[in-house]
Amino acid sequence: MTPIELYNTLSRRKETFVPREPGAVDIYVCGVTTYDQSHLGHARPAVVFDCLRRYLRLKGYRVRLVQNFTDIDDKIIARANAEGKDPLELADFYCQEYLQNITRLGVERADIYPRVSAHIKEIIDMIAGLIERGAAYPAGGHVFFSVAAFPEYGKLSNQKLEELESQGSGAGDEEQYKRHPVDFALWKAAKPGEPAWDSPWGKGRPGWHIECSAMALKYLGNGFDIHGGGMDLVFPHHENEIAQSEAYTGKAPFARYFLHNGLVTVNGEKMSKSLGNFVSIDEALARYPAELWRYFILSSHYRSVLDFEEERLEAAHKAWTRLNRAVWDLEEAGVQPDWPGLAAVWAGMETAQNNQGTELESAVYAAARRLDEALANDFNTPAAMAVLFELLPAIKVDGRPQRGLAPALGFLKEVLSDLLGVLAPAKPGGVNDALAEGLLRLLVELRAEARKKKDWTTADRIRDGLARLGVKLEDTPEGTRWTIS
RNA sequence: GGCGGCAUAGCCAAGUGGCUAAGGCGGAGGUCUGCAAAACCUCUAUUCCCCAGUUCGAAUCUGGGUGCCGCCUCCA
Repeated sequence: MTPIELYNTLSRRKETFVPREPGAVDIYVCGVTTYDQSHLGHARPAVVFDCLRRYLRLKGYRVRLVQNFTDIDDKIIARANAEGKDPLELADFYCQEYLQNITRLGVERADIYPRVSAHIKEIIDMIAGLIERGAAYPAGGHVFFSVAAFPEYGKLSNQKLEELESQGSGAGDEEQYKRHPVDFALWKAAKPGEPAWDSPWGKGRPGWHIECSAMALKYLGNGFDIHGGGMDLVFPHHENEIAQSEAYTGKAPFARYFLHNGLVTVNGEKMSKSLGNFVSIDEALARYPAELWRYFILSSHYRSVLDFEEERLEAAHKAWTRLNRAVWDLEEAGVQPDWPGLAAVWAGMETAQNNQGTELESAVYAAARRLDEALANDFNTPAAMAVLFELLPAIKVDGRPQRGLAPALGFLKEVLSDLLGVLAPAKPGGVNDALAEGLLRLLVELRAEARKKKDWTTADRIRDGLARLGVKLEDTPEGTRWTIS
């Protein structure tokens, strides 16, 4: 079994992955602030960490995944006020929307989806603890984290306090209460018309960063394994989480590995709600199946920028169809999958099979191992995809039974479906209406007769006519098959 | 200004010092075919943004430069 290496933002290099506890991986991924529709920029980390989680499980780890919802925030309040709605109801609406969308994207549910609004007590306790330890101070109804109390501040984003200081965020009515310009709010004093909770410092609500620290510590404890999120969260969000958490527990590290996915861009510009250039998951799924979007996302390395571009999507669609077709062809030929499973192969329990099999069989086992090598190398999904494409030429269904086809089908199905989640649910071509199917069959039969009589005009007329209706006919030696787009 | 990342074929994209620089899309040719489609086969970067350096050996390491992107205000 190939040991896993992951790029850790903390050290800015790849490290061999050693979990806190052997055989178990605890992951906290920063979720969304729920004030608007979720878009492809949110789909990326959801899909990437979903897939990473599946991979880790196949490697034999028990994986626990926690992903938060930030359902209290300035933007939510602003949006709710603008629409005359209750902030928490608005947030709940978009929580549901997000969950539905990522479920449609084939993302398995996290073990826990904690919400800020349900963890006010934990947050208040943590803030109180930070004040006790001298790492935070109340002022003007707010509570601020004191960066002066945390000498390691800046270690994640590699920033010097003096540099940050010279920048100064400037605006905001809280600034006047800060002792240091880089200090940030743990608790914000309530303004009229805002959701507020009682606290030792008066009515108010949590600041932006504290919730993740409080909830991660509650559910995963200090020193958990992987903390994930988008590249744009490195600073200040994750930097501040580290500061709060480590100042609170007195122990480092808060999380052992920080993994950050690259951003999604549109024409080279970051996709974001504020720029208004986003493609919502809803729109995306209306155009292409979820499995294709997963393929598109996983065909770039998770840390690189992923540019959303029409041409690339079409290229991905063709490549993706080829992978799926390999499975359909095998199934159509009546091949029954026979495969011990990736977990067994990777664990080295199937070595005996490697040598006694046919050429194709050993190619499949070799591909399985190369797939592991690719993914173990900082979760290199594009390299993993290449392994699959390299195997395709070896898989030929030519009518004659071939011994390696059964493991090939089993391998492909497990990788495409269980690991990557990119296997199209069903071969296109299904007609959901008995009448339509009957008519289609009749036309194909009529065309076959015309072709027999070399009446190409009629044959082409049927084919062209169906093409206009979105039904593609393909003549193969085994007969005509149709696919509906 | 500070911090971080990226630059590899027409496009996308792997490449963690050393066999002929993965793979996908596109393109060219071919097999098959009434034609088409699909599938399959073959070909498609003497060279990795530029300049120095380290090394027997560099796309890969170091320094400098150029260009693009992100963060430093809310962001996945």
